[in-house]
Amino acid sequence: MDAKILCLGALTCGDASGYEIKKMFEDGPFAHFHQVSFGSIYPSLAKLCEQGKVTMRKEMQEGRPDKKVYTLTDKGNKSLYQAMKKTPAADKLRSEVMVMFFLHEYLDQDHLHEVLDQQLNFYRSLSEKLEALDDDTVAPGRMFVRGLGRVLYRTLVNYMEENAHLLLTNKKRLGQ
Amino acid sequence: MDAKILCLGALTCGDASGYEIKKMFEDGPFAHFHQVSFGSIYPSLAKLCEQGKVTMRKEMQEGRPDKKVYTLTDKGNKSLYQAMKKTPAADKLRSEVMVMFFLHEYLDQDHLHEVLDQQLNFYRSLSEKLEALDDDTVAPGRMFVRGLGRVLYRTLVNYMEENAHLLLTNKKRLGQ
DNA sequence: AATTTATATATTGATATGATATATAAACCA
DNA sequence: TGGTTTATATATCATATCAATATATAAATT
Repeated sequence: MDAKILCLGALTCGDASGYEIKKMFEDGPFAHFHQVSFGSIYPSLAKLCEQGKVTMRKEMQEGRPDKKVYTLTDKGNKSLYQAMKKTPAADKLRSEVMVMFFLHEYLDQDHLHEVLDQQLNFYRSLSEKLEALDDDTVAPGRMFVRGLGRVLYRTLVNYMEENAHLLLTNKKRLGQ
Repeated sequence: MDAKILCLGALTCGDASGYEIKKMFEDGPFAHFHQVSFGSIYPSLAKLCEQGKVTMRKEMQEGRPDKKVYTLTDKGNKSLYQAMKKTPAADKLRSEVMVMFFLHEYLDQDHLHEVLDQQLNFYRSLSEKLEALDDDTVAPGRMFVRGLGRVLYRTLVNYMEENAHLLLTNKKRLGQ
């Protein structure tokens, strides 16, 4: 699943610029389970335009560069249907934090403490953010993914609170 | 955290060849939270050798190519300590399956069913595999990561069993 | 007054991946 | 018996991706 398909997928949520697509993968509906960088998005949108899978219109703005707003076409829609017929690739996680926990003997206690603390706070804030979202008028697919995020981050927070002691030799309590 | 650090980290588990390091990230102790490809491993090991952070010895084998077994040196060890002082990058997940669930209106029911089924079976088998591991004589860092994997996959299985209906319009039961 | 954050597009260098090539043995299946 | 797949093992390459940077401006914060 290359960046072009991800862009088409993002555009099913409505017209958007490259910048806005990036945000969808950072804060928005696609956050936490996939990401794309500008270096992939902008060339993808140009290619999709060429292929007639999206159309582009310029929106003038004062001060800022013109916004290029992209819209999914019928052809793009069909292309997305085709892409969804494939077998998805296996999930790929790259967690440096977990590598660090695994190798925790190589970290000094202060730094380990810091890393644990930051990670726990990160999970907590995401958990709260997801918990706070309004679930009315959310399509079932989005609800499914959102619900999964919720239980996952809740589980992560609980596990870390209960098991951080496994990594710590001095039993200082984790901050909150 | 580049591939060189990952190789050094893997070698803390004992001497290994490039092939064996790959396996550690597929089936072994690093599985599920990070991965590296051969295209990263082999050049990394060559570079680490050059830098004196690992040493290499050839083990002759009948039929197969000679095995190049790498060993962590003091310098490599120190380099790993240094690398662990950094702030870890944020976790990066790339889940095509979740993108598909999010866009489930773009999948036909049969295929969606298939994808759900496969994913659930995948989580179940990983869950069972992790559950079956022997926890005696496992270092605490590894135990922490392993335990996390266990609760995560268990949560994933439960959530999917209970919420798959959100994605399905016809209420066929998921196979087992 | 100075810095940071946000909006917006685009490119580039470094890195990483996925696929493939090469070589052989063992295991499996028909 | 023959054919395929799986496992062992190293290595490379085209493509894909990322992180960082450049450019430009306004609003918000300190």
